Amino acid sequence: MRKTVDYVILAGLAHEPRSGYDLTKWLARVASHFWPVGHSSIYPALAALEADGLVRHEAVASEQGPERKVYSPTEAGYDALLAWVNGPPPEAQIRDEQLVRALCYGLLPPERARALLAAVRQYHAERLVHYEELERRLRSGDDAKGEAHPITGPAYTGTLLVVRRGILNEHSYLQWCDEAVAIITNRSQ
Amino acid sequence: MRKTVDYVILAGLAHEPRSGYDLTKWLARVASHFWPVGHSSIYPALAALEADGLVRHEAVASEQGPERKVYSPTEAGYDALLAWVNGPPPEAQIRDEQLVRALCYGLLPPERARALLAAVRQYHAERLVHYEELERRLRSGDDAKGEAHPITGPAYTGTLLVVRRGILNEHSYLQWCDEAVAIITNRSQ
DNA sequence: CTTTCCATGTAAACGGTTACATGATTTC
DNA sequence: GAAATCATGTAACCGTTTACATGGAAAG
Repeated sequence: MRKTVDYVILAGLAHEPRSGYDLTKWLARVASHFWPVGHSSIYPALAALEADGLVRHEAVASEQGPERKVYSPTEAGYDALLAWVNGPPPEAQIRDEQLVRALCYGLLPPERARALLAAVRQYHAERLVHYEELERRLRSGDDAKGEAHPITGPAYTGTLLVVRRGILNEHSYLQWCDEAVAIITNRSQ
Repeated sequence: MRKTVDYVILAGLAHEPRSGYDLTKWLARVASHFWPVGHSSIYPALAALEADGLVRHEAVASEQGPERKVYSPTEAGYDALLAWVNGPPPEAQIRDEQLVRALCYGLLPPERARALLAAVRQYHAERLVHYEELERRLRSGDDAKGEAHPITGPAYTGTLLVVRRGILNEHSYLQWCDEAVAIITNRSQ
């Protein structure tokens, strides 16, 4: 039984062959809002995937720095990915520590709760800018170095989808922050 | 260093004294969309909190079934909770396996991707109904058995806030599903 | 020559989930 | 008397995160 991180990696490699290093950075940019992965998970997972014949690598000299292992999915890896994607949709598992705190905002002085919410709001406003920038780059093709038709390439569709999710999520979070301030203000009167 | 589940529990007990069993069920209802906790985490955590003097329990005979341990936060527990809530806001950590699959929707036949999205949409539509029902009950006071003024009670403010987050999140997820269908349809032409 | 970035890995610690385990009471 | 619900716990497993570890190349 493979774990989700394996499919995150396969999805990244299906998008474009990459080294573990590049994969880590790309995932941090486009996937950290729904499946964060650190490099210490990537390297062992790549080795395991290779041992099972789902990816293969090619050693490539780096422009700067040591030699890189550039991985691509094998046909078996591609098949495994598609089979998994076609499987039954799992339940979304969200862990948001900020909401655990929000559960206690009623216990705080209203002005303090509003101050905390302002910080939360700013954080999500910054995230929104990040995803909007990603979407702009994606649509303009800056992000697609090797592709002939980046905006129609099948891999970019997936990236656009998850970036759009990031944007809509941050929008709704900002909306919630505003609502929360209103609720707290109303109740303190 | 306490873990987040400790504060989830303290928040639940600050809301109302409960047994581990009741806490588990209440958290499943109002907190599972941002911090899922199983009973096998609850009981050891309660014991640890009690050993550290942050909660205390009182044995109460149950109407049906064995004796119950009803926990309440101590003053130290209440202080620890407030100190933590006042601390710096952590980053939201979301894990949504559905989005990992969405990353690959460009690799599927468009009609298949749309079918998968329809299932995802239905799931979130059901979640939305659940949270809307919770909000209705909360605002009507059905959920507040012991409180004199449920809707103005400080504990209910927090519950309302997190339920509202659930609602806004599901709204934005439904919106994303519709957008995703449109994106996939456009690209397949 | 020191810092920064590139690049790849390992190992221990931590936390959560799943499965195991027990037993009382009520309902069918 | 069988099943379901109430009620509390333990233990093994699994996956992630954090810290440790190494070293080459470029820039200042």
